[in-house]
Amino acid sequence: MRYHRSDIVERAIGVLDMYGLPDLSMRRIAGELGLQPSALYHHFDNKQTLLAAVADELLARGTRPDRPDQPWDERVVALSNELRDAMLSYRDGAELVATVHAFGLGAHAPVERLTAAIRSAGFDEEFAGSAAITIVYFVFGHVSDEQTHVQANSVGAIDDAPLAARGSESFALGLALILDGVRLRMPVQRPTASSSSSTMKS
Amino acid sequence: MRYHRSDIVERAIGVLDMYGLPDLSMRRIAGELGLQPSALYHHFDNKQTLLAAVADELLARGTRPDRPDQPWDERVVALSNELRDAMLSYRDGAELVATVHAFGLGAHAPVERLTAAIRSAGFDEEFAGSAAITIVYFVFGHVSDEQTHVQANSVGAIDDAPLAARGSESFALGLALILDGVRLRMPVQRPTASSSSSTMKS
DNA sequence: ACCTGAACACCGTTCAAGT
DNA sequence: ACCTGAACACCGTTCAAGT
Repeated sequence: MRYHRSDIVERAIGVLDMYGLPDLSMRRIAGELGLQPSALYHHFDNKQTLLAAVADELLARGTRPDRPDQPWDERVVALSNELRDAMLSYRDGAELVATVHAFGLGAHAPVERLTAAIRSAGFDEEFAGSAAITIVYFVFGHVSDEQTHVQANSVGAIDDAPLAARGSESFALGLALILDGVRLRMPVQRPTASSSSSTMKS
Repeated sequence: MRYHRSDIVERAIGVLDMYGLPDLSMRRIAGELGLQPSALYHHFDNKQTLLAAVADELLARGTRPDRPDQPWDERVVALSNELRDAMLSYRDGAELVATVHAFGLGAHAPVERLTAAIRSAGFDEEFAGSAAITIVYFVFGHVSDEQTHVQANSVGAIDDAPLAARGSESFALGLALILDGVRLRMPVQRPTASSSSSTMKS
């Protein structure tokens, strides 16, 4: 049987969801496909590249098209919730995506889309990038904790881990804090033909 | 030669700083001490426990006593900068601390101290905890990226990694965004004998 | 182009046994 | 209490060779 990159990525996602990130090894993936481990190196340079492809596929599956018609802040909230849901959909999804993002080989879409949404409020590229990455760090950290403490508690490990990290209320609050900071720095809105100042919220 | 936990932790920090987190193995640490790997298990239950001790020592080294006299927001900024500096002081320090914090066996001090600082502004425990953890996730993510992209660029890897993540300006900005969100939610300040309303900033 | 088989240089952890 | 020696069950990666 001959496989393509996409087959391997798909199988890898299966292994991830079944056995978790620590068991997502090249040998395991190869085994599940009935291949020798070395066969994977015909499709991917190394494990990091494979993981990057897995993370990107995972994000693609949980991601709907952009909505540039929405107000910028609603877009940011929607993108953040979508990112959270995408990562929560697969075991250890957050840790995988965060790791891949950290070594810079993939998982770039979230920062890019958030940056675009923030830019649409009139911010410059640099500010929008910094704000976007602030949000993404928060989301990665929060969702990782949500996910690992589900496991930790069910395995019967420590119970009083990071106190405040559970629940989507805490997620919404953290996101709101950052968003308020962004709002405070909104550039002055020059009215255009299609916008009237009477529709502006405080 | 007989060793204590503290000797092993110290050597582990040496290995971390010299060779990085991926090379911080039980066998490597044991080797540097002239021990068999199995000897380490007399001092620590497993690798995670050892790493937790290493992270806590690393944080302790870069941490000065609290300053409860300062205004709460200055305390938060000081604690955040101190945390960043502590992690930047050792190779892969941020990734180590973030990992340890993620599996819940150590690195609790930052969240606790930030929570206390925010509580001192009059917030309840729950809000303070959520805000503190939002800050900590941001700091971990930002500093990890700062640290790995120094390496990544020097090894000659990808150059256009997370765009906005470099420099301490971006760090200060992200932190300021979150802090503004917190400020907006300040509970009404009941004047006390030692505070006059005329000293309040907008 | 895609894969096998064997090897290299590693891991964390356990456990009986030594002092 | 602290450590050795040997073993178990794994890793990622390389490379010559096969079809």
